Amino acid sequence: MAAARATLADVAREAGVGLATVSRALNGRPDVSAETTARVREVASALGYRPSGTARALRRGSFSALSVIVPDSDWGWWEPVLRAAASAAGEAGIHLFVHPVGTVEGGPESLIEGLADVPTEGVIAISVPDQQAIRAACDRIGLPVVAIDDSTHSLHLPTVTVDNRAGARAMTEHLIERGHRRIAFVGAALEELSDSWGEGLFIEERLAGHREALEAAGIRSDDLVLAWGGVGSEGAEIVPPLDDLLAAGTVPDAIFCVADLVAPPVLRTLAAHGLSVPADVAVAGFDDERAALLTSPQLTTMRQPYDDMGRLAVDLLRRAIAGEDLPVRRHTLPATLVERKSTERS
Amino acid sequence: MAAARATLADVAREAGVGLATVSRALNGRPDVSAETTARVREVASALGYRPSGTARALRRGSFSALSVIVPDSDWGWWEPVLRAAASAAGEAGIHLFVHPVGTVEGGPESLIEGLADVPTEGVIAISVPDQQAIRAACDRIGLPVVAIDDSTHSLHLPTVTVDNRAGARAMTEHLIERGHRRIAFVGAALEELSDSWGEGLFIEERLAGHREALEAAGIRSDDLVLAWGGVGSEGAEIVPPLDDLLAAGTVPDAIFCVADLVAPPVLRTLAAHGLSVPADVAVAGFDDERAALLTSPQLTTMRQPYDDMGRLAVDLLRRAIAGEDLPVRRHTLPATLVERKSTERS
DNA sequence: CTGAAAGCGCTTACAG
DNA sequence: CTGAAAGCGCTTACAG
Repeated sequence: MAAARATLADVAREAGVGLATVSRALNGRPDVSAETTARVREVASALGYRPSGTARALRRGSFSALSVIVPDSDWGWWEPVLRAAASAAGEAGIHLFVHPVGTVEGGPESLIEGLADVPTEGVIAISVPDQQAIRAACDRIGLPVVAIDDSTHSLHLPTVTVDNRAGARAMTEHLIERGHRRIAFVGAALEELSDSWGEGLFIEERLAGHREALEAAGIRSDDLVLAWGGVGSEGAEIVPPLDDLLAAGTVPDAIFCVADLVAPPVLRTLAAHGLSVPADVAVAGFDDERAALLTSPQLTTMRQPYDDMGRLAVDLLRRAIAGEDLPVRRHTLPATLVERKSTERS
Repeated sequence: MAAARATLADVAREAGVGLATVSRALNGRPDVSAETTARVREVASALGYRPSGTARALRRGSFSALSVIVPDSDWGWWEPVLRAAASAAGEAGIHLFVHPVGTVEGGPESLIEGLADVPTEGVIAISVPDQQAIRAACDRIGLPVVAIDDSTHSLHLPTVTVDNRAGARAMTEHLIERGHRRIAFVGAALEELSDSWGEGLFIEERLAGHREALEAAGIRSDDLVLAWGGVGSEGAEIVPPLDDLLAAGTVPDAIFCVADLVAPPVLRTLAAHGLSVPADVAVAGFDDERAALLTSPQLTTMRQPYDDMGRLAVDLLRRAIAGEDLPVRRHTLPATLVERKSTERS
């Protein structure tokens, strides 16, 4: 089996021609005799020659790529972000490496250190908890980096984030406008958070926005903020605190799920109590990720501006690569309300 | 703004030392005086110097990468496959490019041609319809390629596929064992298929497996095969043909959805007729993708062996890169039954 | 039509 | 501790 990969030189020697001729023949240049081209091609294929993309890239100087570090969660909102980043990069002729955090032991830091030998020019870290570690690792190997993240409190990277507080406020205002007063909020148990939810900043922000809206409307319903650590566990059947609430005879007018993926267990819990959505209870979410489309009924939610987020991250990175010094701050993008059946008036 | 990126030579000139010294200093080698190291680093950062990953990769010869072409659909089963491929590649020290088809105009062919300048050694095409075009493009630039796909009839690439027929047969057998006789099959309208479902081979195969099981059990229920072209449209509210069937007073014992993502509209349709799952009707799917976890109730389904598929694709590709000639054939991997609430006996 | 040479940006023996 | 040189695998003016 191919001891060392055949190179241009091997082909040239074997074919009895010069390096340049081989290169030309293989690239289908017109200025090579048909005969020579044929012979070179034959030898090349006999030797199993494959051009080195690395050498080509260096020589032509036309190649550039960015690295995207994606979280380990099997599914989620990072996917449309990745796609948006790929589009934005693609338009600029930039390629994208994808590095799931879990594929390298030692976590994001060793992953990044491993990037020293990779022809990449920058890093987009999606939802990686420890920004400080990322920053340190990237500085060590001299790679610019931006984050797309809304769970980290302490910023060490330029960070692209959806405006969670304003978005949540807008959603609760929307529910209030529709006549709902007793609005429950599900999913605020920061203490029990699974790792993949990081420091949970977005949870605090969304809850804060929710409370702002209630307060502005003169509504008090702190008793309806349900802490639930199960958030994020795709497999969860129901939401125990909501189950308890309903069992105690309290039925809210509406339920605001801190994230779309909380809606399925919420809906199951409601169904178990014979409540139907939206007739008996309105339900809303946040993110507009796939979960919002798969539930029955489909979910009214605040949509994260995935395209803009991916695009902005790529832009920032390109500027950093061009030599600009990016300030460590949050770049906040607005969420938009998407209305679906789950809050429809009956 | 950084006219041309600074190179090692620039730093060396500016710092008044040799190339080698700069390289050593920047890489933190111990055999450079602290003073020199400091000065070099200062100059480097003043110049905004960033090492060229490409040059490094070429020089060290340690870098290798594969390209994964992913379909344009926003969500779906390709995601766990990508992740599995990344893991398998990662373990072998191979990096992964991800190229969403849609990011390049001209489709997969021009995408692949563009890979000539990219330091990649092979291509994994996930769910790309036209294998012949892929093959031609890859041959042109001398890149080995394998496919992960179960919708294409005419093979031109080594292809990794789940065993759709056996899997579907197993599912229907399972439903029969549970006492169901009138089993509907939803989603077989090949004519109306959206592009993203390619030639729909898997639909035929799954239907065939379903029929085999029925036949073996002596059950006739061709009237319950519901053609529905809406398959794949995430937004679909309900399934009209099922709606018609139920409206006509026919209630099947069980419904086998050709793919998990058909289940949400099926469940909505059932709910609209006041039927509950699994009490009145059992529902099952195929794929075990995210949709299976988000429905209420969660879905019994045949799980595609995502990990094995990703791993096998990477293996095959590595063998091709090593010079082996891969036969153009289907590598079929078994699906496994995953039981959840949607088929539970009440 | 063809070849020898320079060079893409690095790293690493090899000599000081 | 430091530098000049070779070389990673290609492509492309530059001369024949």
